[in-house]
Amino acid sequence: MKGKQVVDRRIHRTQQMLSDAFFALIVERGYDSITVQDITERANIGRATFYLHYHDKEQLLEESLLALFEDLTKDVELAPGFPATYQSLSIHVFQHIAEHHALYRALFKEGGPPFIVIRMHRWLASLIERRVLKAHIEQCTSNVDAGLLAMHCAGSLLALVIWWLDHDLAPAAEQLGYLFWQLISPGINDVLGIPLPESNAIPDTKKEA
Amino acid sequence: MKGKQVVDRRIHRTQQMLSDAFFALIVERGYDSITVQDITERANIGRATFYLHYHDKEQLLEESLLALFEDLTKDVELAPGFPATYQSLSIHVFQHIAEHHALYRALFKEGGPPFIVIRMHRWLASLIERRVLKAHIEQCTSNVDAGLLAMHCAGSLLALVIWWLDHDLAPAAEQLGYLFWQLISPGINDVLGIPLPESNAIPDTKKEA
Amino acid sequence: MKGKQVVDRRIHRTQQMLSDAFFALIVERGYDSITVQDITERANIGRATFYLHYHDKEQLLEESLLALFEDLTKDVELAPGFPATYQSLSIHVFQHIAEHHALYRALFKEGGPPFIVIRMHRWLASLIERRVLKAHIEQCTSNVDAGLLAMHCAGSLLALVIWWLDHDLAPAAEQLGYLFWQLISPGINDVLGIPLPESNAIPDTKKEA
Amino acid sequence: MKGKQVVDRRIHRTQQMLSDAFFALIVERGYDSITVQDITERANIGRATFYLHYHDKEQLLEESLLALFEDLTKDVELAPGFPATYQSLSIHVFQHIAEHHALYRALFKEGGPPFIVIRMHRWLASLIERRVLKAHIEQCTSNVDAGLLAMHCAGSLLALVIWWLDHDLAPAAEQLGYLFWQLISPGINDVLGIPLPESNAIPDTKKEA
DNA sequence: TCCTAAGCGAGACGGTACGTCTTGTCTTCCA
DNA sequence: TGGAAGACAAGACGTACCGTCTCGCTTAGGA
Repeated sequence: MKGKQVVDRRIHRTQQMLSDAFFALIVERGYDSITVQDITERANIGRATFYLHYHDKEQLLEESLLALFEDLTKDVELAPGFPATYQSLSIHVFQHIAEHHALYRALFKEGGPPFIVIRMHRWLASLIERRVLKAHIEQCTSNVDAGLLAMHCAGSLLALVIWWLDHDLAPAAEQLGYLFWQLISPGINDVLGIPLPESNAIPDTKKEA
Repeated sequence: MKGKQVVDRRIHRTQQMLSDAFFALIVERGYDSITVQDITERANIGRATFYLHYHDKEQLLEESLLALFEDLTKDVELAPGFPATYQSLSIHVFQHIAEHHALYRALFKEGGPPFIVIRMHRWLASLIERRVLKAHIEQCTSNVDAGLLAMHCAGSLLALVIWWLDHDLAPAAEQLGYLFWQLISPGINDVLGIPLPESNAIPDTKKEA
Repeated sequence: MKGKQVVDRRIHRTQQMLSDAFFALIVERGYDSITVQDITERANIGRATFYLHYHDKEQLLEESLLALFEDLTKDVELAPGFPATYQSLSIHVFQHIAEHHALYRALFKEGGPPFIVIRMHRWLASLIERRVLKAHIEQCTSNVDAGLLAMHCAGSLLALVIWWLDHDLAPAAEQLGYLFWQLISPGINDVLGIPLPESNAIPDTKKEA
Repeated sequence: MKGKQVVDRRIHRTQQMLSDAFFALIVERGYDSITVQDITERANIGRATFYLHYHDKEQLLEESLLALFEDLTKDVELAPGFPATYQSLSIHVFQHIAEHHALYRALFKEGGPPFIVIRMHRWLASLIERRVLKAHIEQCTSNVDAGLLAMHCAGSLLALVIWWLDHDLAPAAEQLGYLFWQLISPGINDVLGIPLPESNAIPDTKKEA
């Protein structure tokens, strides 16, 4: 019983070292020039051992990113208030991005992994749909596809993220969150036929967040 | 003088065959499993000849895509009316996507080229900024970054494109264009402080387009 | 400790298979039309593995020939009697050539490796100098360069070898050895000022060898 | 008629430039690293033109060497005295080598053309057989193969040449020629059963040459 | 205390694609 | 018509990674 745990700890430690080494290398040199050899050398791990845990570097990235995304998901889901507002959700996203800005910058830049943008896009869309849109849509009788609206929001949000990373995270997360709300919510409400429900909200960042 | 032209024609033919073969293969098998060998075999071209023209398959893709994008750019710039409306511009985009839907589906799917989404995003943003936003912004005294707004629009537009490709191009391009205008323009106008200039437009596709 | 040995055995086996395959191909098709691919296919070895062991086919040949030459060196050095006579040494050489006549014929023919003749020439010269000439020269006060005499002997010996291979190894090795001694020793003795020391030897192969 | 001559002259000029460029490059960089491209660039000739005249660089070498050898053949055949002595013939050879020592050094060194040594060997053997040996053999009733003796002489002569090139052409050609006679003729005469015919010749270089 | 199972390092190996190099052929034009 | 220019097919080269494999070593429980 305990032996199992020790082994698990050992395995976990190995995987952690691989993951850390990989992220460090991505920040330093970009994703696609990195080889499995590079990762294992950096992590002080035998190359064969890498293949005991992952099929290829893409899988390692995928699993490492999953953990990262789940951090954010938890943030969002544990935050008070449901449904969340565009503002509050996006601020969580911006803060998460800011925390890992070096990594995300490297991932979004040329030579990043092929699937990262679309993957993140879909994942944000699903988060927005679950935490914000579903509640709004239930309130009205629109027949617009919820997934489509979610993609629209996620597309916009991701666009802001990319722009933000390009501009040294210049406006504060809260301001950008407010802007996101300004840009997104009127259109959505229009489409859903909601008579300015959120528009009444005074553009006061604190209150919203 | 004439000899030069003949040679150029020959070169152009070779490049065209490579480009065509590449696109065909991308549609059939997805981008990343394709080797230079595959391309040249399909194009009936010697592998070494490939390297006379391109450094690697990424460069071939890049140049081929550029030509594709420029088709669209021309469509948009030759269309009557300046500044363009969100609706008319997006309809051109949707029509362009529809024309090459098999290709774009393959490019956006997992295993597509690493840079495609971001590249297209930036390129759409630049198109929107030049053809639509610039005129609006000059009319008002807002200090919001034009590039940011362009990224927002492009992000949304790309999101709709991806959703559309996933849903068999279900609503007509005109309808999606109208939806795009509905989703985007209120927020932008809000931010720019424009008092519903476009909102007055009756949601009649024909009139807009 | 033992692991190392196992690995070494594995490596040695791989190299042996490459060497064998190479010699077989040389005999069949001549040296210069053989590609690394051909060798590894014949040896059932991955092409990349070839490059783990050798830089190119020339190096493989070099190392394989070295082993061959060392067989002969051992024959000569373990034979009784020092200094050796021209006759006994050359008979060893002829016997060695006869054993591998197919290989040597292929190597000396057009399309053989560029360096083979000169390499073998120098190597024979060194063998002759060490095993035969040195002793003679020490006995007299000549100031003729030993290396020059060695080259002369080796040149003649190699000439006989080439002639012999061209004539289906017709006279027996012993007879050719006797002829070599007849042709070489009077001149050398003349030059060294040795008063017919060997000339007295009755041309009886047994006694000489 | 005259037009033909002009064209021929032009062709000859092209071939001469190729040949000269090739020899120059061989001296500079060794035979085997030279490409057809290199030769034509040095000769200011189009690469395609090379192939109008020669199939490959080996053929160019062969034809160029043939011309060189024929110079020597003429020297030997026009010299007074027949049959030639070992000494006089070898001195011609040494002088010819000395004239072109840079070229021969490059040809005999590693990376030289594969066939050069054997080719030269056979060619020298044939020269010796025709100019020296044939006459001797006719005088006696020996049944030793003339070709074998010729190979022996040529092998020795070539050996001296190689040694000489390695030693900066140190002893004069005349001395080396005398040494060659000393080394070769006693053995040959022994084998042919000739009772010291040439041995009477006073080792006086001038008289011999 | 030894045993044994599992994680791991080391590295040989087969395989695939790469981008480069050189060859020999061809076509078009120029002098 | 000989030569220059240069696109092209063909194919070997040596390199880089990949993913698999076998072999011992270590180590920490369980016998």
